[in-house]
Amino acid sequence: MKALKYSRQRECIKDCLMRRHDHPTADTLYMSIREEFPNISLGTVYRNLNLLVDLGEIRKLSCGSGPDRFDGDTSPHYHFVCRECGEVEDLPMEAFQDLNQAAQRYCSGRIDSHATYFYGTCENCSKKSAQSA
Amino acid sequence: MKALKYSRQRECIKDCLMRRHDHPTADTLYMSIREEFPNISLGTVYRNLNLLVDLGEIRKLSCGSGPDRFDGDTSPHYHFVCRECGEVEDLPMEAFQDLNQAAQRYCSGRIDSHATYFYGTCENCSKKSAQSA
DNA sequence: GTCCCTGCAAATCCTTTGCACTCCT
DNA sequence: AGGAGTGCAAAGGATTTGCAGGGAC
Repeated sequence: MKALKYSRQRECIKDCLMRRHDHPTADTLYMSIREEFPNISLGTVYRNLNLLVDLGEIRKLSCGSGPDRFDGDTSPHYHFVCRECGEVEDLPMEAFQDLNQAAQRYCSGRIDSHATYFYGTCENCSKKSAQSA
Repeated sequence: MKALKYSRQRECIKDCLMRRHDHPTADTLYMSIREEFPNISLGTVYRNLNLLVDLGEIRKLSCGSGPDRFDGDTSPHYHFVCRECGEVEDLPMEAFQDLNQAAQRYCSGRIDSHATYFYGTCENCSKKSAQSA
């Protein structure tokens, strides 16, 4: 494995992500980081996001359609995903601690984590479809 | 909405998927279907898979890395995803029926489904890394 | 000085789409 | 006949990668 060196860009990417409570895509984050680093490249954003995911400092959410999203909150929690607009929200709901445990026995204890996504239509989108109907 | 017409290709795609108990990607399925329809195109495979998903006859699994996978089993069940090779297996474990219910109250009953993925290293991959170590 | 990290651009991978033609009803 | 489905190839979107130069240690 290689030595990790400090980089202002990585620091900024992490800070930005921690500060937000939405679940931005790499591109959204890129836009926002360009305010501080106008020359940063999307490739650098991806590289650092993947690095931070590997270090366990952030989480990547692959919730179906659209690009992956990133989450600065690594504590166990659930997400609600809107089928229409793709937005992702945290559910303020206790995660089932038992679930990993319960699943372990079905695959010889090889599980290290799990992710649960709830799907539906968000408030905004259900308003919109009510209007157009 | 448009009228749905029969197509031999769609029939074959569905049959193929139902017959398998792995969770093939569109491309894997395409390879396998070409034995029966040598001229079928990948676009047709994608079009029909998406159609079948919309009809609720099959499920699409987006489990993180690599291309989406498809599942002919629409009953509620959990999946184990190998971080190294990306393979997906069913967990022969009862799904928590309560989970949707429990989550509903946190987003005004807008949830229509949920998906849970367990992550770890599969048997094959853990053997391999043991060998190379 | 060394090696990691960056910006840039090209490449890659997966998936969707436009079009002319074919097949189902 | 009419419209939905197909094959083909090109387009599209998201992400990764090779490379030459810049920055951390």
